Amino acid sequence: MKKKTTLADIAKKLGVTISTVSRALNDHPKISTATKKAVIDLVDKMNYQPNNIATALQSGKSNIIGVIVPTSDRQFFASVIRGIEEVVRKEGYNLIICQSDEQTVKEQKIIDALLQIQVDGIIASVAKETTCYSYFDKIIHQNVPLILFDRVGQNIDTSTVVSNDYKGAYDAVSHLIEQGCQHIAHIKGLKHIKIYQDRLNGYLDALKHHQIPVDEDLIIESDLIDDPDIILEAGIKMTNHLFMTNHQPDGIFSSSDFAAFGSIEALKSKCINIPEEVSIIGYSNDFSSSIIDPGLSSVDQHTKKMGNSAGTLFLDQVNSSIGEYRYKQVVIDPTLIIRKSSSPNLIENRKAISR
Amino acid sequence: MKKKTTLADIAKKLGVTISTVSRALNDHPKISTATKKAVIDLVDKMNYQPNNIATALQSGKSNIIGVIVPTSDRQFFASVIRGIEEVVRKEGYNLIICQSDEQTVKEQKIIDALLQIQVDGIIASVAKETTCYSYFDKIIHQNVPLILFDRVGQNIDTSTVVSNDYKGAYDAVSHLIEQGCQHIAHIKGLKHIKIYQDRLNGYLDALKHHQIPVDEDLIIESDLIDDPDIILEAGIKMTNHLFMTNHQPDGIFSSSDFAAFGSIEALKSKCINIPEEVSIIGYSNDFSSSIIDPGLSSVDQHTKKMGNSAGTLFLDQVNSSIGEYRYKQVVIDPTLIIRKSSSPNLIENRKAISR
DNA sequence: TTGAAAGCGCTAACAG
DNA sequence: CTGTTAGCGCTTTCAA
Repeated sequence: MKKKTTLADIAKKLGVTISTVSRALNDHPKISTATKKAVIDLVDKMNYQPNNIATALQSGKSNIIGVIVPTSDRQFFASVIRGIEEVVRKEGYNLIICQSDEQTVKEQKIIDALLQIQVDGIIASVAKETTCYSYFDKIIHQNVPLILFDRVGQNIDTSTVVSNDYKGAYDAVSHLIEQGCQHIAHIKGLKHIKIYQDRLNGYLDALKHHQIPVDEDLIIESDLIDDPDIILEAGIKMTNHLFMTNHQPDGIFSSSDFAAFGSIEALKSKCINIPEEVSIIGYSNDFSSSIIDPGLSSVDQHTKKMGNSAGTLFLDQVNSSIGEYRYKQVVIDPTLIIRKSSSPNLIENRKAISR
Repeated sequence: MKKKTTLADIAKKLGVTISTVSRALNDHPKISTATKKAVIDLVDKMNYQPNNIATALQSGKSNIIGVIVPTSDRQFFASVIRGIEEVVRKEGYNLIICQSDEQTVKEQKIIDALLQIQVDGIIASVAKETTCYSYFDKIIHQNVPLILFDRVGQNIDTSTVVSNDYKGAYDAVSHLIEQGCQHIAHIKGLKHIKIYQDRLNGYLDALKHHQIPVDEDLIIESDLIDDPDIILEAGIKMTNHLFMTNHQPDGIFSSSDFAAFGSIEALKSKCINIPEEVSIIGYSNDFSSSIIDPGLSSVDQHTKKMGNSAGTLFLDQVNSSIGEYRYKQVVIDPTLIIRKSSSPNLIENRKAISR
């Protein structure tokens, strides 16, 4: 059980003061190369590890960024996190990953905890439950940089990274129309969440611009935020429901890949051909989209790039002199990945996926 | 730009000393309820946030656990991480997630960084490149609890959580044999990694116990640690290769779900029926296993439970008085999830999956 | 080129 | 019940 060596230990052994050792290690110009060398040698020998906590206390910087996600085990968030890490680690930051489980209460607890830890910044995607953002304002008021991504709050004044959900939906639906679909259903998410609202608008506008009337019966709302298995089940149910009426759709644009998987399963068991009779497009380009048969067309959101941007925004903000910084809004254009589920003539080509 | 309020600020305002305030906040028994109340009130009013770093420096505890994974955006690791978090957050610990990208050099840098941050413990799964574990010994020597999971080192004396890979493989192959397979191929991983070695042994023993001769030509090694897309491609190639020889298998046991997806794709394009002509079983029970057609039988490793165990082991160790603690080895039995790819008579039942 | 000393924000032993 | 004091490990003026 050996205690950790501190600057004091090695100072004593060397017969100099702590400050000298500290300076030697920080490569201070006015320290003789002789003592520098002596210090470095001893540091190795005694297996000295600088105590970051002491430095953090002293400098007020922890070099830690808090990341809050609804859940870390979804491909989407996992990939964004990876993107953040890629850019911030280079500047010496570490990430603390926290999960809100979509609950406002947990989210608030996490924020308090992170502020207490003295994180240098917070990058977050808000929980589906959350409708009031005063807790996020709290972060800003404490002068801690806050970057929001994907699910951003309505009226928070801070930097954000979002995907262009309107465009993603618009492109997807336009593609369906070009394939000849005239009755396109839409599985939409909770309306108070902006990304789902944007996708709905993209859907509506695409119809409008192609002079296709909107049929309210073809728009179904669902809580798309849940375990993949559960959303898939819901997708099956909704699809069955759609095909029980007499306005049967010939295309489905789903705001969730998992719901779309359910649609495919439901149609297959009804022996309805995809895409000949019904075309389907999902959202997020989950790995399974390329696995399922037929391959599911989907909107790729470039998640890692979102993470990169969020990280970069954070670095911009901390590295800019105070008062100088202006919040930035980054919008990333998604890409429609076309697979068999929406394109009868496509020779299935897995290499089309760039992930 | 308001500075953070400290104990000193609120002490001054109240005309008492810092210690009084500190004690009031920690609910010290010998502080008058009057002053306690006064303190609490002011704390709210001044928006005081205790500075954990100062406490950490003072107590020597950071309440941070470092987690090292090869990559955080794989379902397997994401799920383990979630499992760890579930148990440790209750005791006030935060996780710092770091990715080695399978590289020994990065792994070592991360370890140094974590030790410097003064983490209270490290939970890790080692990079595929790593063959020498002296860096992990370094952690132990610094008296920092180290828990290894899944990919554990060969000769490190510490607590570990692993899946019973031998049993997983044995059960899978036995199942194939029971289904009538006589020529079972195996796609195995890098041999220096224990989990793959164990799965190979399980495969071999299952054959032996059923008096089936081993055919070396049916065993193919592949680097199963890579991007899912790449492994899938490799799976296609290996399968095509297998079916070019004159010992064609009637069953495939793959150490990776992704390679198995490739096998399915390859066989489908050859119009070979699964499972009638060839049965297939994968490993890890990835979400896509239930999506692909036919559903892929796979070995579920109970990843979240692995994370729970790792977290619990850590807590056990830090909470036990020093010198008292004995390392523990936890082995989690995996479960074979049977789907259509190995079972002609199965009515596909997605609800069989427990995840 | 180095030393002495103050202080980052907090806790805790000791004293009243 | 509350104040005084020392100290966690390090950085950084100010002196020498």
